[in-house]
Amino acid sequence: MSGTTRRRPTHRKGRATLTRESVGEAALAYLGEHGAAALTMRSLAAELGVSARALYNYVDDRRDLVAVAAGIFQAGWRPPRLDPAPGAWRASLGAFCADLRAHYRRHPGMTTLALSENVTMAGHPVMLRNVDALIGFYAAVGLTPADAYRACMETVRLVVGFVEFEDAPRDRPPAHLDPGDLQAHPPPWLRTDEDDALSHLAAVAELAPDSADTRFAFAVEVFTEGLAARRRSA
Amino acid sequence: MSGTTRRRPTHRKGRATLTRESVGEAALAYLGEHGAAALTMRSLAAELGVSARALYNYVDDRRDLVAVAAGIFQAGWRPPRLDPAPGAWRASLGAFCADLRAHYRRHPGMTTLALSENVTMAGHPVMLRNVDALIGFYAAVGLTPADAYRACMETVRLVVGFVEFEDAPRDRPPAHLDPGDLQAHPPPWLRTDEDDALSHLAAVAELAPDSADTRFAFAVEVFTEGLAARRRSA
DNA sequence: ACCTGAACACCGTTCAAGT
DNA sequence: ACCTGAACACCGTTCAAGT
Repeated sequence: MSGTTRRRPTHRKGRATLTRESVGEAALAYLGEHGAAALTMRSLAAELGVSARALYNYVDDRRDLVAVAAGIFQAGWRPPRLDPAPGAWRASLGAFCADLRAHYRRHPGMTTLALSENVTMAGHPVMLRNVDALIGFYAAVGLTPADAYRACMETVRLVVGFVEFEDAPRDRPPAHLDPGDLQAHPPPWLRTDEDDALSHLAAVAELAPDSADTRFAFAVEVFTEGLAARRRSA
Repeated sequence: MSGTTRRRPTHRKGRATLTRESVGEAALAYLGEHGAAALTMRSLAAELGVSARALYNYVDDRRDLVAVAAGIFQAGWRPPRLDPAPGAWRASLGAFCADLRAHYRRHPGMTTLALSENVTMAGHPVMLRNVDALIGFYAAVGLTPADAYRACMETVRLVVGFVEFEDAPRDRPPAHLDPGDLQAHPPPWLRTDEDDALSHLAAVAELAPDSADTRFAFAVEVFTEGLAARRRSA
């Protein structure tokens, strides 16, 4: 036996040795590059220059692979600082939400994949720190501890839901959809010819179209003002 | 040729003849019974006593099948009446959201399936009427037309997002998760031992646990008050 | 017109065998 | 310890042939 600790080899057959983390990182990168549907055990193995069976030495199954990728995804977010001062907290919260939205948009399909594979999108220590900071922010703003926790969960849900339902279809347009329809306002599935029966809908069609950013800002502002009202009435 | 119009046969080989609608209804029922993962072309065909190939005479592909099922799902909702009167609109909106939530919970996995298959969850005439009524409600409450439209979209997103992220995992617990963890508060992935560093999170753990209904009510109330504030400031 | 059964090109996962 | 290649039981989808 040598006196020095035996080091795991960092390379094998001219290829970097795999680890649970490196496999997860590769999955996350592959996801961002080729989309969720293209991420299979076989395709990822091929990308890594290895047989599909080899991946099972590092992850339990496909679900576990997605879970590892989701953890790495979350750890990659550094949130902007939150300022609970009376004149600053609204703008601060808005910037926080916008930044979180941008992070999720960088990896379209990550959330859908996690949902369909029943992976809970959380658990990384870095994310715990972010959640803790957000709860603290809400408490400092004037919410009760219980409401601060609820507001924290609702914040994440608002942002993730918006990305999932609004941004994802536009950022990675499905092949079967006319790209023009995605920009249309109102969306094509809301168009109708029975103007008499659906008068409000017809009126909306006359308005100048909203951008996704405008709709996101609306959602965040309404949420923010709702919290402000809740704080006053407490 | 007979003088009477030829009627399509309603049965074939002792089995009801298939139609695009009946196949979609069967898919929706199968989804509610066995979950989204179990719904395959082959399993649905077997349920209908037919070969997998036969389904392709009525739907283009799996995506189309999900789209038909989604349409039938939406058509099956009769929303409660909305009352925009000053003293009634908040409670009215709350009941509307609670009813919509209950409808989505009746078919867990429908939304996730639609998302992963890139199916836009809308388009049925009945749903158009509901959307129109909701926009009219918000306009009557005092929102501008543009805001009424945004609020309508945000309402649906709030409810569907809540069902997707909160209710679905509990209503159809994934096999790999400890059922007890789903009731836990805070959720297991938020638990930590580094109490010193994550003080706010630790404080939350001391609180009485929230029910999903409580969290949903919080989300709807915050949204409602946010809209009320937006109306006043307009 | 509508069906069946076989087939194709894929999956995730496992087994037996290599080094 | 970690890999490969073949195999198994599935998918969605299509083809050729039946009635």
